[in-house]
Amino acid sequence: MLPLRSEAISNNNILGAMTIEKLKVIFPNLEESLYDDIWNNATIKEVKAGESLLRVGQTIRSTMLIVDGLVKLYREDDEGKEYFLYYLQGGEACSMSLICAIKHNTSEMSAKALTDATILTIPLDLMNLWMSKYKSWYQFVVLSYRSRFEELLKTIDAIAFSNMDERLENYLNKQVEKLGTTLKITHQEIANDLNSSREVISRLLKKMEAKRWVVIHRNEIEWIKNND
Amino acid sequence: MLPLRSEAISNNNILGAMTIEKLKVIFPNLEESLYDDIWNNATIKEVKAGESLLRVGQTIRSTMLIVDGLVKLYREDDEGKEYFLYYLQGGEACSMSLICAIKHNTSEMSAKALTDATILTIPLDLMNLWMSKYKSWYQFVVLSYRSRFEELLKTIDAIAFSNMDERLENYLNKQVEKLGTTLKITHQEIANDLNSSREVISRLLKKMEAKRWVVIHRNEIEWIKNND
DNA sequence: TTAATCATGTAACTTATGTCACATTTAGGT
DNA sequence: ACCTAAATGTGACATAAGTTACATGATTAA
Repeated sequence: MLPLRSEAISNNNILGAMTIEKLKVIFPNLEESLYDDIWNNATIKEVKAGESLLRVGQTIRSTMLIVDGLVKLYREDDEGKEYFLYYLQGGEACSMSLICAIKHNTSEMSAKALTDATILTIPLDLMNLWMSKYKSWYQFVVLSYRSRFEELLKTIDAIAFSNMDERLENYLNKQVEKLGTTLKITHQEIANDLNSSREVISRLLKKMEAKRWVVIHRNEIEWIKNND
Repeated sequence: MLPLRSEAISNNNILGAMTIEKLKVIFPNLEESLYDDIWNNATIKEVKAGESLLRVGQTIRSTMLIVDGLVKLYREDDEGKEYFLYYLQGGEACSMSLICAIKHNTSEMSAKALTDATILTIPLDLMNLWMSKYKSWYQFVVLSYRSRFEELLKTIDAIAFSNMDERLENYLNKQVEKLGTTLKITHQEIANDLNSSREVISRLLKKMEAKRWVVIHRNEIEWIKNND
């Protein structure tokens, strides 16, 4: 289904094996002793592009910190329809897995690796401990919440106040931001992410092409509008 | 604009003047010393139905805990269009004001008292202190985040996956849950909350009336469908 | 009581989006 | 080079929702 993108921007070979120094670069501004704590308690997990990390309804057993790669967070309804929410990249954490620290709760969203990715998993019970022990961890978690919360509000804006053409533009902008101006994506995949249909997306893309915002190739959309 | 509902369910006269004992009833499961801390640092604010508590873009100066009354949280776009998100009631906290504790940030949503309400405001800098000092406060905050996060996800589901008829049903259910089966509301107000138009809502309500889900009166909708 | 304002009803129409059916193009495997 | 599956193009049509334009009914202030 989902095309593999091992060749895309993010590539954990740049990092090679994980070291505590790299940890400090990717997750800056944490306390020294917290780096040691993470280093001693986290498990490094390498996942392949396309691999599922979390499904709606699944019990969350550990907190996930993204070291490298792009992770796609999306909502699924009962009939398997999807709706794209946002991406997580290196230095970010899965909010759902932070938020579940108190009770062993189930996830409300699904996550999938878009590129090959490196992830640190940390046992949930350490969350509660670190929150009071490390001020920097507490700040990291709260800032993480806040930005995800804002993402969701923006998503609501887009669906509630905008038509499909604006939503598509907004969607493509988000992709370009993370993946560069040349997007390896099919119209069908976009339609799935926006809970629309392929024909509609194709139609709108044609219009965008006429306005010289994009160039359409097979399996690829090139963003040429310069929005500054 | 917004009709006053001083006569509605929630009524702070039941409480009379605030005492530390009432605090313990409304916000259960906190540490004893935290109740003292709240009592000594919070300011009690009485707001009238219809009063605005927070606007998009406004700088948040304090954390708000709802003691009594119903507070409506909604999103506004640049042209003043609104979209209803959820209600907060006694014992709950405004997530936005919790989340802003680290940086003195601006609010991403608007809040308005739907009924007369009693609110505790607490200086922001105490948030950071209490988070590490009181385990119960930390849990309260995290659980609060989680439930708001879930509300937003449900809202996204509704807009992304449902047609207006289902969204209206869902909306009315939320109202009935908080306000009882007799809703003092106009079609226009519903339309505003769902970012739709009055005619559409009237049309759909008529259909619901034909299905014996509601009885429509002037300024009032009676929910008669028993959904168990 | 009357006028004015507000809430609701309703028909006709427009528009955005989704759906169906089928044609055309392209890349990849044999 | 050929065949096949996947991706895209396109027109016709269906439907949900928004819009316009009034009519009617109900409440309130004068």
